[in-house]
Amino acid sequence: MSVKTAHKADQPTARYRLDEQVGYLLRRAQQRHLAIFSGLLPDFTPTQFATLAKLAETGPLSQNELGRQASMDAATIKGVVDRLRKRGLITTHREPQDQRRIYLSLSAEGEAQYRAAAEKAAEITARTVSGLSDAEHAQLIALLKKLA
Amino acid sequence: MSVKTAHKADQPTARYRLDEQVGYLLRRAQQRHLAIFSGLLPDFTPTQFATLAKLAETGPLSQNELGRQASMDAATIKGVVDRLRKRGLITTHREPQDQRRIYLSLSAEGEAQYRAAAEKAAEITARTVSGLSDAEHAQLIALLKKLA
DNA sequence: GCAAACACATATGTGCACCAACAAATTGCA
DNA sequence: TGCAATTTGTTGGTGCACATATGTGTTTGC
Repeated sequence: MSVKTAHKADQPTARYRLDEQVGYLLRRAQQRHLAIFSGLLPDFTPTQFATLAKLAETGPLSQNELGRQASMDAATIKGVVDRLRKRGLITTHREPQDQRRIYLSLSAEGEAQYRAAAEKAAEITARTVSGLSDAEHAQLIALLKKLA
Repeated sequence: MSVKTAHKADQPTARYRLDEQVGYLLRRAQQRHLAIFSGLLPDFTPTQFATLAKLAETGPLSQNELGRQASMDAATIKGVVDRLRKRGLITTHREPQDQRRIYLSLSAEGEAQYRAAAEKAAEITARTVSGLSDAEHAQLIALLKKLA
């Protein structure tokens, strides 16, 4: 394994350059995205919006399942859901067949706010990739999917 | 503005799909990167490592300046530096000509730990992009740079 | 038919990441 | 020269994100 990847580090003075690392660039890209997001949609965080979006896309889900579908662990999704529930955008109910699960749904208000937000979301994506051509945008999506 | 970007949303049933959005995919990619990072380099967070790396790369800097170079705002870099200083990896000194600035340097121990970590960092990057060809890796880097 | 394994939700603690407000030092320009 | 604007660092607050631990309920495998 070290042999196989050694060629990249074998140049005489191939010092570690932070600004060339995927991890660092991913963080920077996210920062930019966040700035655009909160400018256009200040009432939601990206995570909150993702939660609403998944819930709208799939219908009622248990809390953990929703977390998995929106790529959050159990602890994270709990906090997000708590805040959205406090705002009245998500409602919960239990069902007899599994007493552990908490099923989550969008409230009418949640539906409404999500729909309004979703219109701006397209613009957020557009501005985030505004430096890229359509082809480059598509490439980026494909590469990021391949990564994860 | 809405006219210019409308074509993308104008398809009959172009519902918003979370898993196609840059923002969401960036978050997922970072999650994967973090998992790999903390597996290989459990003693540092990516942010801490970035801080050490920049400091090693540039030499002594003021705290805010270091933050800018490593893409963190003043509040964030303070926390990171505080923790690294508590571990004895960073030392500080003031200079007479500007009594506000706190100049930061790597301690000997910080140097040593950074050098050891930097060797693993290459492997972290390699594993993160292990699903990509070298060409794709290069493409991704280029696209992310263009984005930010 | 029951114990072990698993799944679900919760709680706590650490560490980014950003915002807004602040005090002190420095700069710049009127 | 003097004062306003800017820069530097700090603080407090909110919200992810992850690890670890706990308790309760469900499924499984023997």
